[in-house]
Amino acid sequence: MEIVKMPLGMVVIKMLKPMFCVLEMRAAKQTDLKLTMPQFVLLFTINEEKEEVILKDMAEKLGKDKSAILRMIDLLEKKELVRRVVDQNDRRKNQLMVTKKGERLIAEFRKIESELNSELLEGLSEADMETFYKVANHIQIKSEQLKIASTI
Amino acid sequence: MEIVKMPLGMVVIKMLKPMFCVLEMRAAKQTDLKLTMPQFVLLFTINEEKEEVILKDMAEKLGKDKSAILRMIDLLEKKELVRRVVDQNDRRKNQLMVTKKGERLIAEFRKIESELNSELLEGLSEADMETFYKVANHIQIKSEQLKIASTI
DNA sequence: TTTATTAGTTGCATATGTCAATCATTATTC
DNA sequence: GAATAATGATTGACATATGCAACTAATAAA
Repeated sequence: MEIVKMPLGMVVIKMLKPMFCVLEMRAAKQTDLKLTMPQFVLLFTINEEKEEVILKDMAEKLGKDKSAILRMIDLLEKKELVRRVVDQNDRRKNQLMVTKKGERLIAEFRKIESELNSELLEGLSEADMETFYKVANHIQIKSEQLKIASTI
Repeated sequence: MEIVKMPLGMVVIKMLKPMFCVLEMRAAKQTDLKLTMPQFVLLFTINEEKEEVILKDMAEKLGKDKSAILRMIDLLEKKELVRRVVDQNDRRKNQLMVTKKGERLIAEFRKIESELNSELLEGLSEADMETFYKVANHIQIKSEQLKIASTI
């Protein structure tokens, strides 16, 4: 398998590209609202947080400039997927909340994704997938450590 | 491990983000030329081809519009990493060639990447990584099949 | 030799992204 | 308690990224 000679990042990008392509096509068919990938990732990440989140948190978490996040939130708010709510304890902050509509969209997307996954993973064992997730998780954690270390 | 509940795409994105962040920081330190990720992926993909490649091929392969690729090639050409050469058999076509400078950049990047990889993969077994690559490859191939199937 | 197809290009619109400057609010310090 | 600093959000300027539609030049098909 010559694939092993390819840089890890490239391997993953090459996997992700056609996968997201199919995902986008299917999502476009079933939902009228069309989100770009960065928008969806932002929406998903806000939703995922258990604590209150503000713009600054998302900028840090996604590794982008605040203004980039701000403009995406503008778009998400225009589509009624996210709301800004002023924090009454600190009026500089806007808490970001996913609306019911946003939650429905995420649920819909998750369904499409899980259907796609079962097609994509056909032929792979449970054990293989556990290993895959383990490796992905490992790389994520290590990368974050390195990122923090080199930022200091 | 609750991570398994996350959509596969999200898991991979979450792995890729900090990894690329570190990669970019290190690459920026060692090379004066700064490429964006899409530019680098394009450069790498042109380089990877064994046969002659033209703009149209890259647009198809990367799943983007011809004009998007065209403008990136403009940028890569301006940076002297890629050259267009008119195909003498069919003068509509421009063959894309990676320059020596481009090749050096790729080699440099590969080195940085492989160093990073050995840090990131520390603690994972060979067998784990083989499984990871196998799964990634499997997903890529299946996705491409689905993509083609749904395009027809 | 018309006509159709193909590869590349251009204009336009939107999205994404960084940086620097600014505004309002809250914390700190003297 | 008033001046100053720090924080969070916003804006403007600018470059890149991306898709769509219209167009040009070259080649293939009729």
